[in-house]
Amino acid sequence: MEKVGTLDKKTVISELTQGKELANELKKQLYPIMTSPEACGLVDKILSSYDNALSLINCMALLGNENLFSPNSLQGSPRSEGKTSPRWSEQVRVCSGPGLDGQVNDAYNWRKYGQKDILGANHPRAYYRCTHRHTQGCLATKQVQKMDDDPSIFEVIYKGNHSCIQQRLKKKEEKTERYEAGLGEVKIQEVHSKEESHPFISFPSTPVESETVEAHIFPELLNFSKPNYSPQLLSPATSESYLTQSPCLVNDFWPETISHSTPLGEDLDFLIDQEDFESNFIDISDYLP
DNA sequence: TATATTTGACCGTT
DNA sequence: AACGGTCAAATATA
Repeated sequence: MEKVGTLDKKTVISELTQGKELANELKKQLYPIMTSPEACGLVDKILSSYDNALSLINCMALLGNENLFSPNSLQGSPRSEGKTSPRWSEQVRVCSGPGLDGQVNDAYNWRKYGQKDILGANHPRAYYRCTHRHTQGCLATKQVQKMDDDPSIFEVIYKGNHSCIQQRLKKKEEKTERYEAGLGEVKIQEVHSKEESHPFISFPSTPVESETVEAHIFPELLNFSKPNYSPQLLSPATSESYLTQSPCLVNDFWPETISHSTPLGEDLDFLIDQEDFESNFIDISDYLP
């Protein structure tokens, strides 16, 4: 990776993402023995700091405020959207093992329809389509493949947006997703997300029903353009605060929840705790032009 | 019985 | 012809 003069944005994001991951791991390890609420709050604050930092970077990218980083750090150019369906990828780490028979899922129902050995790759690629393809004509698909260099990380390539209406997955009852290569049921944890046109905008694996991929990339823009937009999901403090929340909150069908991969693998969907929600925000208005 | 997965065949692109 | 993506019949599972 090139470094020209100033900070390299990719490196910064990579470091922050890794820090967030490690903090998550720490929380996972400490959770059973953490008794004081202060300790719990501390870990949560660490996590939210990483979220805030990543969100700030994303916001700067959105606003064209790239001068903090080297010009070469922004790879790829905006692709003409044309008629091609949106496509983006996510890298997720597998957290398997005893006690972690967590649910894997990105809150959508997928059906596997194929698997292929890929030339030059150590692991096969699995193909999934939305379960509701035939019933609702939903054309969303995804491909899942183990990374060559780290088999504990899967690359998930999503193609197309869901046009279906999915039933809300129920805690502990939802169907688990089985990944290939003998891993059976695993829990996944997002490591890194990217999209062709906007490689540094972190994507949620959260479902965004009937929204375009731009809503994934620019949820805040959608927010600004939708006056009646899920008011209960917004911090009462400031609308800008919303920018600091990593998971995409654009969700017309499950307005009371957001999807999230929790460290304990308990549930994928959780009710937003108003207190947590507010405490995790920072006011970034000072950083905006 | 209904739904999901497996896996070889098929097809379009390069 | 090789490759990647999809189809669909056979099989497995709930």
